[in-house]
Amino acid sequence: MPRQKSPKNGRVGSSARMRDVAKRAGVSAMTVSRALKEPSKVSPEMLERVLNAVKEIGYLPNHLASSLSSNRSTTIGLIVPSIDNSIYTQTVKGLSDVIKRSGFQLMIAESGYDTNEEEELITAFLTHRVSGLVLHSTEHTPQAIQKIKKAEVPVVENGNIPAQPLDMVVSYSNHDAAYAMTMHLGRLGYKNIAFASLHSTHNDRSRDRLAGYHHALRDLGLEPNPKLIVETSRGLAAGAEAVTRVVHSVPEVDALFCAGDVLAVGALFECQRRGWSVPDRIAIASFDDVDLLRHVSPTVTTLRLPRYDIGERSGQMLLSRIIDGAEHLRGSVVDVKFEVIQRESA
Amino acid sequence: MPRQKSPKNGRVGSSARMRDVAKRAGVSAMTVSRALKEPSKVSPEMLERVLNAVKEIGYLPNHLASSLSSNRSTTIGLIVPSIDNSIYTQTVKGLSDVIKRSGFQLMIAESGYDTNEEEELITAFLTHRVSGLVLHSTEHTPQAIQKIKKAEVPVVENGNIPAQPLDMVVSYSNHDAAYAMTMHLGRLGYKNIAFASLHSTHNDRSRDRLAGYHHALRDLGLEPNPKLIVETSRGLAAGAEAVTRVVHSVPEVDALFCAGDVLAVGALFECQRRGWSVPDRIAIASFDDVDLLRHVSPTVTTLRLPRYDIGERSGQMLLSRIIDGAEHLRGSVVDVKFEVIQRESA
DNA sequence: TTGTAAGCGTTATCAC
DNA sequence: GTGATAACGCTTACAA
Repeated sequence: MPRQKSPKNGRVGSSARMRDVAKRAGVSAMTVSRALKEPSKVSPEMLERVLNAVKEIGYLPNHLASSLSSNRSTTIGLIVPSIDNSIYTQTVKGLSDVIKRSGFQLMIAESGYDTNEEEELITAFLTHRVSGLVLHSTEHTPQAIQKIKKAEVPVVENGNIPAQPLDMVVSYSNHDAAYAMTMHLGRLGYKNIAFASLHSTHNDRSRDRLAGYHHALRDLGLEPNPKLIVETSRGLAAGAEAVTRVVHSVPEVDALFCAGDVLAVGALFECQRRGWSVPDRIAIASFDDVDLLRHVSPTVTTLRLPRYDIGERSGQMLLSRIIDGAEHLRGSVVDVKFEVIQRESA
Repeated sequence: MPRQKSPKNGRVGSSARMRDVAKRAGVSAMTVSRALKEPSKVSPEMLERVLNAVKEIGYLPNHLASSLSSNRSTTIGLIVPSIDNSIYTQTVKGLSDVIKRSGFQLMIAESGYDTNEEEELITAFLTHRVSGLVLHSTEHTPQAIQKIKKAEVPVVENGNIPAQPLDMVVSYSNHDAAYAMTMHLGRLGYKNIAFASLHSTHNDRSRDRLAGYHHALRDLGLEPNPKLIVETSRGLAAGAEAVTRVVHSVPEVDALFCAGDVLAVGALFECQRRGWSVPDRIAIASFDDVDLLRHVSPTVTTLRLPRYDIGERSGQMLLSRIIDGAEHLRGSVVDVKFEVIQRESA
């Protein structure tokens, strides 16, 4: 006779089970289950008896058992490259707001911009039987792709518009955004437009931004100059350094497009230290509409990307697939809009 | 005869089970379980056969079933007041880094600074049978406290040092931090020290900061002046507004301690717009060492709080309790150190 | 509308 | 060292 002999002893947390509620209410466990999940399928007096028993006992349903039995879970896995990057938090919040309304829980992990790490996390999430995945990255190991296909879990990618989507996509196009800003600078008359990006992230998002920049230069009839492209690390200091380096190698530079993080603010501060007028000596443009850019002087021209909306929309599409079985959404790509916000710096 | 008649049909994701692996390897399911969880308890040749079968089939263990059966889970629930607040992301990362090493997953939710919302989230996490909880808030509804006690789940609170801890605590003291900074300003000779805080968060953290400020004024022999206390909303604009308001009501103000978010930077910008010299006309101090404060001019004096360490330490203590059953940690309070970082603004 | 029994995929227990 | 079996707490399927 395996397991505990005495069913009341040794139970962790002394948590009551459905059958305890059932006994207390003088009904079957099945009626308790129905009362809690489909109250309409139970007579009013039954419902009340059950709910009273639940309260008296302090019963908390066991989601593990419920998910196992029903073969459906209420958790969604989210993998971001970095947890402590303000860029992602808006998207996380959008996603969180949507799924919590449907009683879903978010599992979050960070991949550190590493596809192998991402694969491990995907595997871990699948063993937890998440009912959906949200991936910021659009590059994955073959094994990761295979596992996702096999698990038949709906997925949303939302950091870029990939050439070969895994499933659903909700994102802006990094290429198009960088293209738009570069064109903006070109139309303003800038001729030597530098481009700063983060060397820490050699992924398709960075590459697409660079491609968009080059594409715009071509359309503007400007000659690309490798010396105008600088790769830096993250943060304000890196932005300052980008200015220093590009001005050193190409003194005639007249605009700097910072395609990452808070680089633009760092660049602006450096110009201020040098006593340079922005945009007269050099124009500055940024890639994300963080609050700070509106409050520095001069205010900084940037791209507004609907990061919250991306999270919200991702959640909605995922839930439609999971709850409503909206198979028509399979493979759909939502290319969200973005705006160039012109301010004083360019 | 309930359930599916044909066990192979209708299975979501066509996911293989342990018994499929067992059949393939020509062993029992129990041996597969042992091979995966306690490889040392299985003969080498068995182990290899099992691992091969796992690979061939592409088997992914089912954590729901495992947790249900073993009555232990590998998820930890984290509740922060706000997901899109950079203050918390460092702590989240510290926690995430630690628990991922032990194969635990993080469930994250946001309470919106609302204890009732927090109670709902705690309940949800408990139904998911998380094996530990990390709460930023130190104020909870009586029901939330009762549920946690009943569930016997280890908890770490880490936003403040509460008078009555729920269980473990890893935090700095908001009172002591605000006291230290106010004393710092007082020792520098400032006599009319204003205090700005966020009106959106009427919680013990805000109250303790204010108490620390008052305590320091008393020790400095300075007369408290209600007009020197301003409550504002969040963000740079709010910081600017704080300056405007306090200067209007108390023109002789000579220092402003911004005890929240990026208020100090907003305040600094406002001073710059007014052409005021900081700290000569007015000194400015902040509450958190965000990167920006080191890069503005003048650089801003602030408090360095070990936010990453708090997350890391919280995770370690939680895991010790969960994995090693370290009961001696129950109720332990870790009052982490902080520093006043003196810079140019005060 | 309510109840009964089997089963979800794993692990604890005991027997070999 | 390995296997058979019951059990984890719940829901599906069907019967009453």
